[in-house]
Amino acid sequence: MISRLDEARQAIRQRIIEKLHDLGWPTLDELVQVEVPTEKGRGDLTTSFALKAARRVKMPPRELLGHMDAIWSDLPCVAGTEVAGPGFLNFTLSTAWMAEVIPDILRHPQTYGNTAVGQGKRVLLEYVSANPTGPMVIVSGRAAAVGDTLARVMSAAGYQVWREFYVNDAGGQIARLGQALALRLRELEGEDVESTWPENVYPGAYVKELALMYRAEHPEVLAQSLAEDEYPALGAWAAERIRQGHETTLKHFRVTFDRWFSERALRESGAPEAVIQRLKDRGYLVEREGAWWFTATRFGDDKDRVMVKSDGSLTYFVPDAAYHADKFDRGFDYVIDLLGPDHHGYVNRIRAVVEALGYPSDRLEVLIIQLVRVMRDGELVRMSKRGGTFVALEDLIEEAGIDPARFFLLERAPETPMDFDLNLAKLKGPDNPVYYVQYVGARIHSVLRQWRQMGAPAVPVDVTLLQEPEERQLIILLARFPEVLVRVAEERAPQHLVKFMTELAGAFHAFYRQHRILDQAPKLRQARLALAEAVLAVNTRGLELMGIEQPQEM
RNA sequence: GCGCCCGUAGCUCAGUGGAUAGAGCGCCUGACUACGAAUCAGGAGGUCUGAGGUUCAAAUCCUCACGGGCGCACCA
Repeated sequence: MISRLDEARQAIRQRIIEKLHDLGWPTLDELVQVEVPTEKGRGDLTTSFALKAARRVKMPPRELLGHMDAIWSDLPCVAGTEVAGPGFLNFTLSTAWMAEVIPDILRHPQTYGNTAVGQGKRVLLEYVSANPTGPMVIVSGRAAAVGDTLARVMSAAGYQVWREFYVNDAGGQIARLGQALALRLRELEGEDVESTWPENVYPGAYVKELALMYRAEHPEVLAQSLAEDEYPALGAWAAERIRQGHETTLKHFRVTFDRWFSERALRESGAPEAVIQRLKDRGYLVEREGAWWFTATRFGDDKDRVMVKSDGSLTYFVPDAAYHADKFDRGFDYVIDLLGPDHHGYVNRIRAVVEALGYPSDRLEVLIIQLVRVMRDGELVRMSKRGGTFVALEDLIEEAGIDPARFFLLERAPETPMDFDLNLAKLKGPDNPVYYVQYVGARIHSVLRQWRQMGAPAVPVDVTLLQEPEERQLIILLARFPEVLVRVAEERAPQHLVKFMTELAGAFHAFYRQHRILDQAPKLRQARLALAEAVLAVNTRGLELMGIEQPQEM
């Protein structure tokens, strides 16, 4: 049982199944699904089991439904039924019965919506994992918002969530970062480096800032004497500074991690070599053209992958494999990777190596976070890391604000490319959907303030007085909240929460425009106050799960 | 060329094999002597890219075509 709505659903389903058994059809149970209809005006719950079962029972759907007529009379949650269309059965739930959700919420406002569907399963969520070679771009922000909200919602759904950021602080790119730093240090000593800037070395302006920091820290180092073999160490120094910047930016964005997993530490532990040995032992590593290849094609990948290059060094893929081995060795039930759009060729490879190492690859889930294009004044804002001109996550947060940025980045299905409309996000006005949702809380807080000033005595709450259509709509939505969270958690789909919050806000604004709360007879006033407080609780909780603030005044 | 993702209203996008395909923005018409108008009520706007197929039922599943994005190194 995950909610009051679910209780009604289960009761109805059980009743239908019992009746089918009575009629002599004991094998149709799985066809009986009671669902929330996709559109309004089709009842509060609906089932199409008669359509699904028609063929097997050799009876037209509506005739089958005729047998279901009298079986609802003693179910307190059902107020009415209706047969519609070719054979749908729609249920109207008892408003008074559903309204009990209000005291349920008010008893535990901070935890309403929590469920145990995750059964305490341990989940490792890896997200962002931006390279520490430059500022984070927007797609990292999307991964941050999605990963963080998934972590929050999955925790609410009863999973034990561990959040991790994998830091690629080793390898060739770090050496190149070190080279860039060395060049900028030489520039500080008066050398012209621009005209001879090498290919593949980050020219970004942020390296100049790093050079200034480095010189302040190490005034004794003479840049001209820096040799090539010192680039990795320089790069590591720079990478750690950049990583700290990422951490600061993400924290500001309300995104935190339980662990920053260092690739360098992983390499130093010898884990990559251990993976090589394990694959050799299992016979999945073959020597060809002087290199060692992982036979990924045996596990469904397009081609085999080099792991040990002919010069004896390891490809980047080996530490990644070792990292995943480490994840599985830590005993997680689910290993979820949120990867950037440039990684989809990589998914089969990592899945292959996980399987080759003998881990249950069905516990590995890879979610590709798709590209974000930023639009300003209807024009595409170009991002180019190479040229050093791009929209950094920091700039986006600065320009749009944390709340709108998170809201917009969560609004779309993560695996589809999206456009981020900067103009809309920046709007401080009525057209901005973030404020639409936040305004709900501000209005209710305002009513509650005035209620306290009235000093009117509280009377016992009787939620059965809430019979207006707008009140009913709110009650049904409040009852749906726990299931929304379950769906977000299980489908790894935060956009459903955003949609729900927008719907709840719409229902509240409609109610608020139509009906008054405070100038009512004491009993109705008390009931509406309870309703408003319940809406506030769910609104606040939902926003919190999205990492968005609920201002008391706007 | 191969692989992955996508194609739904003017724009940006939801959509769980079900009923008359939804929302926001934009456009049009109305509503404060009012607990907050950052709001509400209503309207116009669709061959769900196309063609086949599976199904009682397809935007949804399958095949093909077309269009778009991204990826396809002994780089990371």
